[in-house]
Amino acid sequence: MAEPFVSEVVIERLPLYLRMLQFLEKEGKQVTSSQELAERLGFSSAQIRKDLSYFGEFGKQGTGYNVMFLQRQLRRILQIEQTRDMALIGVGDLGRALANYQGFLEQGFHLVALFDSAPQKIGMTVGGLTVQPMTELARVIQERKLQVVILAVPAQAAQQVANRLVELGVRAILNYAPITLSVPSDVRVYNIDPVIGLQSMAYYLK
Amino acid sequence: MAEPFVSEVVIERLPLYLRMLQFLEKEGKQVTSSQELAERLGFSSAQIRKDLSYFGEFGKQGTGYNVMFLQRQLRRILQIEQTRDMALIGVGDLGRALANYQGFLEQGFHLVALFDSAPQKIGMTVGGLTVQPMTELARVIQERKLQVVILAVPAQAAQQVANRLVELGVRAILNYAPITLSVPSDVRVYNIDPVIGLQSMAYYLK
DNA sequence: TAGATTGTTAATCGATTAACAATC
DNA sequence: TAGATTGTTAATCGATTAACAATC
Repeated sequence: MAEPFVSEVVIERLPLYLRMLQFLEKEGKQVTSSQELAERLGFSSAQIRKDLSYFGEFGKQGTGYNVMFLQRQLRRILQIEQTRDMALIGVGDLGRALANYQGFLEQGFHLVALFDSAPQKIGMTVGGLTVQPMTELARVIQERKLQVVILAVPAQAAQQVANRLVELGVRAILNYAPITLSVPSDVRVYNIDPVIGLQSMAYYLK
Repeated sequence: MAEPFVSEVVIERLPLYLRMLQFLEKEGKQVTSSQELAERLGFSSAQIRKDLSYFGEFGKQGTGYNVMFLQRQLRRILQIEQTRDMALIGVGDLGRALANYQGFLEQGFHLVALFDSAPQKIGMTVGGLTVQPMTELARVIQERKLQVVILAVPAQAAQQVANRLVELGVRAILNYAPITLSVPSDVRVYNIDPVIGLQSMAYYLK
């Protein structure tokens, strides 16, 4: 089942399909259709069928998709069948909220280490984890082979920390710092900046 | 200066241009070019010039763009010259972090009201604001004519609250709940869900 | 002037959708 | 069987980029 190249816009929709399938499962639905998914998600049914078709045939004509089966397939495609360990850097207000967030583990992402550069924060316990100094970063990331890091440090520190993460072999950065990071093309960055969202929505306000 | 229809993908890049211009300003740059912006942002220079061209001519041949001038133009285009008031609904860990975040006000978005449905949270002070009960929501939103709301409630409450916001005339929702909201097409929703980011990045991990 | 960079056009590239044969 | 829905093709639509005249 060799997958062809699939564009990033397609990949970014797959987690939305998965989330909707989980929602439908909770509603008690065992079967769904591209049309139902489309209506709920605000996409077209053709787009959903096309997106899935890059990876295989998961439905039955006349019937639709089995909710649990399609969930499993999406998890396999996204490589999230196994729980992945992550580190979080920056234990400010936001970092603490993230360290306490249950949704990561529920969706297979396990926070296993916290780091901060402020001496007064070292040793604090947040979300069941002890805040470690940045001097421990290299050791922990390498020993635990962490590929995913959540970056919640101030903007002016973010690029420098990102550079270190790249050197340590980190492959995916969930970036909460309000800055465009420069990283090699084999490292993924997903940016979360609420201000960007507010500013783009403001365009549409009268 | 009537603007033609400009697609959403273009609008969503404008805040990134603005953020980069602010960064260049801090570096002391007074002038920049589409090429410099492109390199720093990871876009093509043609794309940047094209995006800006939908709204006017802001550069000088041979020279480039005046950093401050282009900032002002982008703020005008995005309608963020005036500070906008916002409400925040849901004062959990994340809500508290958001209420304390200085970045909103720095970028012209002013949090003026907090709401929560939990009786034990009512009256608490967070980020200088007092948490109000949901029974006050309609009054406050209408009296203060709030168009922008940050939604940080649990997933199972989010759609219901969103429905109320739509009825109250809210035009833009910054949605932190991990759910696809259904709203009329004249209401903007910007979703912030870190799990979606992690799941899409996982696809690229070996 | 010579060099640099814009704004814009036209071509290219890529994503979305309509439509339908296949088939459950 | 009749009705429904998939998977896929081909057409359409839209976004990106290369190229360059204009001009600072």
